[in-house]
Amino acid sequence: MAILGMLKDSPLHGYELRKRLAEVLGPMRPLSYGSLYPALHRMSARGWLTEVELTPATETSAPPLSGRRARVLYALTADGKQAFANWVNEAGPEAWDDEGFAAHLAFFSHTESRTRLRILEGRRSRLEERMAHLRDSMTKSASRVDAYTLQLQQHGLDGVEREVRWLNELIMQEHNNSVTTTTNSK
Amino acid sequence: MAILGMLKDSPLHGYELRKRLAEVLGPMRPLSYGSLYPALHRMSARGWLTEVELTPATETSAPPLSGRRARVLYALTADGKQAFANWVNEAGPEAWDDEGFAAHLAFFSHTESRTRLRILEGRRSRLEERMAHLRDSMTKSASRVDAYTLQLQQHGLDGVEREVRWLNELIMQEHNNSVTTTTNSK
DNA sequence: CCGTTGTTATATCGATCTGATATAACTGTC
DNA sequence: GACAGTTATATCAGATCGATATAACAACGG
Repeated sequence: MAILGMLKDSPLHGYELRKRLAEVLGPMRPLSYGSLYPALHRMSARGWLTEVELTPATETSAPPLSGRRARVLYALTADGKQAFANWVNEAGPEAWDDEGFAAHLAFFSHTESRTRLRILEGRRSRLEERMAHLRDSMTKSASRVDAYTLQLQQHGLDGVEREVRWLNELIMQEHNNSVTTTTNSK
Repeated sequence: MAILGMLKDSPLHGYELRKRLAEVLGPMRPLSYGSLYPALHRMSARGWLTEVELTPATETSAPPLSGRRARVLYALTADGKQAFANWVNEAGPEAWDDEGFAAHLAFFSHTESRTRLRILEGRRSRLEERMAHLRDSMTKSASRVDAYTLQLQQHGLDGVEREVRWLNELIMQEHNNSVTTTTNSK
């Protein structure tokens, strides 16, 4: 879905697409080529993308023009745009977990404010469950575990707490946005 | 390798092993059963583990005794112990990345102090590379990116910085340990 | 007593992902 | 003009995930 989002504004070829995806998805590790290219072909087969092969000869365009071989440009079809739009706004429970949340957040500007809030709050409650679970398993394993493991566990827990604080900030910002929007639209 | 480490002290069955592994590996997500059981069988085939099937009738032992079916106890062989000992102290570059580092840290008490320092410092320099790369890609993508994406990128970077600070603490602790040890052994 | 739900426990499968490797064309450097 | 580096796509074996199946027992209410 993030691939579709990247292609929304302008067609790209796989190599460039991967670089931008890695930039945008921040903490996540970039997806491998062995994953990217099959995914592109799958989505072409489903009719979400078109593939246009460009030989160096036929190229007249602007994009990076140094040291390269034949490329394949991928562009969104109408169906592809629809699939992306659905994903962006339907935002089920997959949007609460690590990958799904990062992907949704990266395309938040294409989303309505109430959807944004739903995702942020869902993510937060998911993390609160995780915190409870971590604390529980820390007390349970406390007797069995050495100082190093304890520090690893504590570091993990601190990380989750930190993300919750960050989410709280984002949620506050989002509330301010919708308030001013509502006020303005009066 | 973490599986071998969990079995070092006492034999376990798969289900219990997974729970303890999840406790000990803190931030990492627990490995799935579809991954765990094949891995156990693979290691048995390699001669690192022995499998002993226990039917409810033959059981007289201490472990959890309520509501359960036949289990398979896995125990380390001499080869398995050797494989674990090698992994623990050889600690190549796999020990600098996310999974490898967490796994090594979970069994730090089985390691010599100089190996611990090597791993901690290797991890830190790996993260410093990551930080440099993240900052670079943030400045490069700054023009193309909206406020939400920027916050995601910044949050990711903050997380890495936080882990570096944590590593610095661990490294300091480790230095203190080796100093006092050296002093005592005089 | 019986059905339902929950926990303990192992197994397997399809779809997918990773990491490595191969290929290819071009650029810049020594 | 050899060599390393970058841009670009493709493919494969091996491993992983998520879902599903199976099974035995516990605990609870009706």
